[in-house]
Amino acid sequence: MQPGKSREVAVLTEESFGSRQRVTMDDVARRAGVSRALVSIVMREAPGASEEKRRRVLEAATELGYRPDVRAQSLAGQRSRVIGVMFGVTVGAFHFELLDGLFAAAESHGHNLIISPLTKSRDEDTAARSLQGFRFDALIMLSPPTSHPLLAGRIPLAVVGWHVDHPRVDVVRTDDEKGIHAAVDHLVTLGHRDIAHIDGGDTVIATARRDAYLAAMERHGLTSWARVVTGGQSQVDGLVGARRLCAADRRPTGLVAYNDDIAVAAIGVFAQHGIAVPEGISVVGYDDSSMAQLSPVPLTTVAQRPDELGRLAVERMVTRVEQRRIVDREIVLSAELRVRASTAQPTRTPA
Amino acid sequence: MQPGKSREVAVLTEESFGSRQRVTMDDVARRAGVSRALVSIVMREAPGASEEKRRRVLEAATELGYRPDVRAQSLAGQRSRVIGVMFGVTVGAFHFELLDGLFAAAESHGHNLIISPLTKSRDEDTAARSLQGFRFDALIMLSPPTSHPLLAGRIPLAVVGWHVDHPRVDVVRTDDEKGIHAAVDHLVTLGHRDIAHIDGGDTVIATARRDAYLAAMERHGLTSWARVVTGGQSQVDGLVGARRLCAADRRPTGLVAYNDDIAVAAIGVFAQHGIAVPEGISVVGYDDSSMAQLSPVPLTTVAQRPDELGRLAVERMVTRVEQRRIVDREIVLSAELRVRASTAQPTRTPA
DNA sequence: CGTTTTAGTTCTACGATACTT
DNA sequence: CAAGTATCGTAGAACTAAAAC
Repeated sequence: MQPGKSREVAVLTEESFGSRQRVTMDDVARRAGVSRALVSIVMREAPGASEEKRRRVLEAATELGYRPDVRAQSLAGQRSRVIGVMFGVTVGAFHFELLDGLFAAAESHGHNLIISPLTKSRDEDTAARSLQGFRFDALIMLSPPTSHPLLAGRIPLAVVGWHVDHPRVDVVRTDDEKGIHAAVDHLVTLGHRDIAHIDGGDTVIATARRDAYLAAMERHGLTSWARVVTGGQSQVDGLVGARRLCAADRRPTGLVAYNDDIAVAAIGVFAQHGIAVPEGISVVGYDDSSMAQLSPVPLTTVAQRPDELGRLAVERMVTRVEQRRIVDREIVLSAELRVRASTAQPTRTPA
Repeated sequence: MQPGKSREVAVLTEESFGSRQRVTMDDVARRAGVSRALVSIVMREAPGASEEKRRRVLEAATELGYRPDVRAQSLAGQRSRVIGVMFGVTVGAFHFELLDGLFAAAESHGHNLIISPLTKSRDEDTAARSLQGFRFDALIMLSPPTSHPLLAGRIPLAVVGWHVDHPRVDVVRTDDEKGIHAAVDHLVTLGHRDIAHIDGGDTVIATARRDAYLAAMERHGLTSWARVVTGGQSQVDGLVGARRLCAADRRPTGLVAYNDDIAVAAIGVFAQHGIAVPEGISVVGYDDSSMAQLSPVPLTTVAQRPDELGRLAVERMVTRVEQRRIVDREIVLSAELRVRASTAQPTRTPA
């Protein structure tokens, strides 16, 4: 090699955006007065470097503004250190917090996340193919919930937020059943019997929550009161659903919504029909997203922990890639009911 | 080289997810009976290959399920072919469609997008540092709108959706001024005078739209009727803003909202106050997102073209990276008013 | 016949990891 | 620990061989 020459070229062609660009391990090694290999060891936090040299290397790296080249790392290592992330249109505050958790965890494990969005014009297959260019060694799917992910069994794969029945798919999710049960229990304890549910449509998650609602009602012997109205993911769906509830001859005294967006929209519709919340009707949301706290009537809701979900998903995948044992394929986080102002005792007695 | 050995190792360690994994240029070259370099030439669509060999190479590539390794491409090339994308919490249907456009364009230009989200715990600096590992050669920022992007002038940079006053920042945006003017003009033409605006808060985009609203009102000699209510990005902000409007002694007959989310939320609030749309009040949204068409009252709104915005942003950056000339630093797409059912002639005469 | 064009190959560089000595 | 070297999978420059004019 001719380091001198390579330096020259770099200086001439690079515009750079730190102090200098194109700082390589060589530069750091030379500056710290050690070998390249030792720099590698230090940067990877691998064992085999004395405290003093470690310090000197890190110092040199900082001074030069050195950041390891992830492309080279990825190419040279046995693992690519790349985790693909597919995520779809179901974008809300909740999914965004999930992304945040994923990135934080990935970075702390020295892995890189490559996002591959799923849109109308970009299906699972296209998204997978594009990720393949990075030779990713694991995949995390956020949405939309599919019961049979395309790459299931072909590569370490984790889905976040719903249940998948595949022996080689890892699952990290919130206990939606307990979450919905807690919501129903809360309303029943307050004295409600006529409790309706605006669902989330036909997705796997929506189905799970709907089933949980029906089961909870049955457990309380309220099957005859159970009522499901078709909703969806977003506020507009909530508007439609709530409107249908208002039009019914029997108006419920309690509502469990698929998510916070639906709940907030429903509150608006109720108000427009002269029904106050929680006096006229109690409403429970789901997710404890930013929506819940910003809602005009602070929302009683079921909290998920997006940061935890993200962290666990990444850690699972890292574990899989490193071929270490995983005890349980499915991690289920508990859901926690957060009681705020949108629920109260019923004032009317249902017919 | 010992290709035989390298094959063996690959077969043993790879789980693979197509038919085979770890297919390299070597494999394709061997199969097509040509040199590796020729495969490179064909894959890059570079000149210097006969039609026949080109066909044979592509055939071999298809049969083997070969995809070039973007890490190696990135590392070996003079350019990294990586474009960083920062995007923040302002996530709505609109921004998602933007992402779609960006990916489509990037892929068709043989570039790779690396997403670096901006969240509470992840600022511009952190996001930039993480991208730096990829040696990205251009950056596209979607949000949140900043007037002084951190990396301005240090690397080819494009912002999408708002104006930035920096000689080395490319801008691709919709003509918000004309868009808002069209909205106001539309209402004025219908006979409205008392037209209010629920704004988007303090972001650069929100300020631009607010100013445009005020200017439009002035142009029609309606300055005394102008009224701005503080809103924000999401539906909850719309709820608050609309409520404030209803509480005012003088109720407007027309409303121009910062975006579709605000508009839809406002319609809900109006209904709850017994005000029908468009009979009691006309409402215009912004973005023509999926929200606009799903709204219970189909929304009159100003359409942006997210796919175009995305495509142009990518193409600018590719052009910059290739050091080719760019004529105008700022591209402004026209905004188009889509008239639907949420606007009509005023039925009341304002006091 | 000499010179450019086109097609194809050979070889090194890219920036790290990982192994050997 | 240090030093050296092979390797990862590609780009791309330098080079060769043959055809084209």
